[in-house]
Amino acid sequence: MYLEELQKIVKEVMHSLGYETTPRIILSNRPDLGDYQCDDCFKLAKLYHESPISLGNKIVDSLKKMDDFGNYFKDVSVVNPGFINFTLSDKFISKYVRLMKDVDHFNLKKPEKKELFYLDYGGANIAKPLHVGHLRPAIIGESLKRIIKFMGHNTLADAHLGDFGLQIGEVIYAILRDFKDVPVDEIKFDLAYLDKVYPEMSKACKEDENLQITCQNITKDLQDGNETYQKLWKQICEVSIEDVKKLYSYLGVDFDFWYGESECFPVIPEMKEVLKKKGLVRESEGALVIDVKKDDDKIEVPPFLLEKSNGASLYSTTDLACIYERNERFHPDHILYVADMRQHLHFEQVFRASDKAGFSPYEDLEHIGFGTINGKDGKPFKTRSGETVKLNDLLQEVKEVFLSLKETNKDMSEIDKDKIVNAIVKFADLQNSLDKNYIFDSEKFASVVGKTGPYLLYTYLRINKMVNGLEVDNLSDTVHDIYDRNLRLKLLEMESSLTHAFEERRPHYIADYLYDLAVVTNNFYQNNNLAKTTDAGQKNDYVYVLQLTSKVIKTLLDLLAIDIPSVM
RNA sequence: GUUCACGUAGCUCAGUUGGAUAGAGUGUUGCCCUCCGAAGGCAAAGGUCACGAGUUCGACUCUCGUCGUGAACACCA
Repeated sequence: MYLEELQKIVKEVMHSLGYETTPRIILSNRPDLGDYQCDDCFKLAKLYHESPISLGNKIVDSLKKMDDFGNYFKDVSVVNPGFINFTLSDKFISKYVRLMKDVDHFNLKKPEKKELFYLDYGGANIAKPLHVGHLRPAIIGESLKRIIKFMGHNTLADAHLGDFGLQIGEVIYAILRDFKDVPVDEIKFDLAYLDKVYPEMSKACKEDENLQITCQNITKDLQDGNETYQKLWKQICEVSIEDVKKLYSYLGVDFDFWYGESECFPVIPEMKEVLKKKGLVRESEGALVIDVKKDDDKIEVPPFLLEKSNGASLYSTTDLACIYERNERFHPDHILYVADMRQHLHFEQVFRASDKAGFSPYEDLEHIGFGTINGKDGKPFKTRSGETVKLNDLLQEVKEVFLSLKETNKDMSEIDKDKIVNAIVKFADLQNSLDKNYIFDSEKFASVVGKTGPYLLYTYLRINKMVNGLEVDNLSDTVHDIYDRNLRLKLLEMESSLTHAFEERRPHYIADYLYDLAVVTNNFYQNNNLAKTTDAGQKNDYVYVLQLTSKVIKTLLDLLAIDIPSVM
């Protein structure tokens, strides 16, 4: 909001000088010269055949002649080839800090149109326990959901469990083999069994083509309603979902729907009819496909696979059917898929098929891709014995390391311990940008010093202890010192970090801002001693600013799905 | 082979439609417990932004090429 006001003023001045443009005011990268800057003189120079510096001088002169200059600026200058620097006035800064505290929802702009975002960020495969690979989509998706909601939109979150694909056929094969002599109704197995059998079958099928075909057919029959398979499938779901829900709950990841692929099966025949009527479906090598390639494609985009040659459905079928069904039921404005970027081509095909079929248009569908968590060898992270690392084991390990750091940590409540484990893991993950793979470093995940979740919690608890519950009057227009000024300016940046994170679908902009804010805050109270401040007005302002800071930190931590413990 | 992503300090990473002197954490060295738990603060040191061209007043950022890493390329998810 404050940036818009600045922009408006500069724009008016430019117009009055005959320059038709909407200037871009950005954070200064030379804080020694000003708080914000405008680099538009270079572009205007070309347009109006003037030198950037003379152009800048005119603008600065006009700004300085404004009657209410002091309401906005302490100083405005133009330097070197033509950069305009703005130093904001105490009055202007304070006005917007007050608005942040006084106006509901931090005085953030509401969206012009409230939209519905449907988020799909689970993808847990129910044939086995959750492993480290499920950590990123869960954390990123949950955070995105909270950010989108906070920006004033509606959300629906779907766990989209992988519960009806080939992996289930493989596990069913193994169950029937291992429980050969047991009547189907009496077969009982647990999660550990699934965990043992799934990797084994997965490997065996890759090596043995006949076995793979057998499992494919089991999958097909399961989808067609074979009773024995259905019974076993239901048990697999029960055994597994309990564990899945427990872990997601530990992570504070919450879904509106615990649907799986199986959920959309009833609409598949209907969807196929629609597609056929539109003339989109053709046969290819015994399978049914939809052509989705375009003339300007740089690569050969393979056709979208609607039905396998044995008649079974697969992940592309269910993903499209889900879009079809979600449209009928919810009419979402956007559907976001949080899944690692190896699946990019798959989503490209699904989105094109959806667009062609007239379900959801291409531009409403987004794949939020992210890199994989790798080991030091650059390959997906595995234990020394070559197994995938279970998510629960990772979390327990982080917890143990944390408890070993300080004797007193063991005395904390379980709830607080778990909140800190969450903070460690989530902040470690969310401070990375999405598109890179990252190296899993157990030391990093166990670290509590420096740029970490605990640092943020610690900062929050410290200032809160000082100012919580204190009564304050309104903030004055006086900024008392450089630390005070820096903190107030940093608070104003909350809005742009949110907008940026929302528009780019990247929570790490918030993580980054939060850390910066914490650093500035630490600086503030290291240098401004509240207890020794004798001037009542000054003390009031300090408390005011710290209370607002505390509120901002808490709010943004929540957007990263990080809860604050009672003590540290 | 084709296409995509990535390559920034010893290590792990930020870098907002192209802007001035490229920033953090960690590690190393040296200081600091004054309302608050030092899980903190300050300072020093650390860089040919993989490499080479091009576009531009200006390139870590855009284009092309080279090298390196990872990934995808229909009946797995």
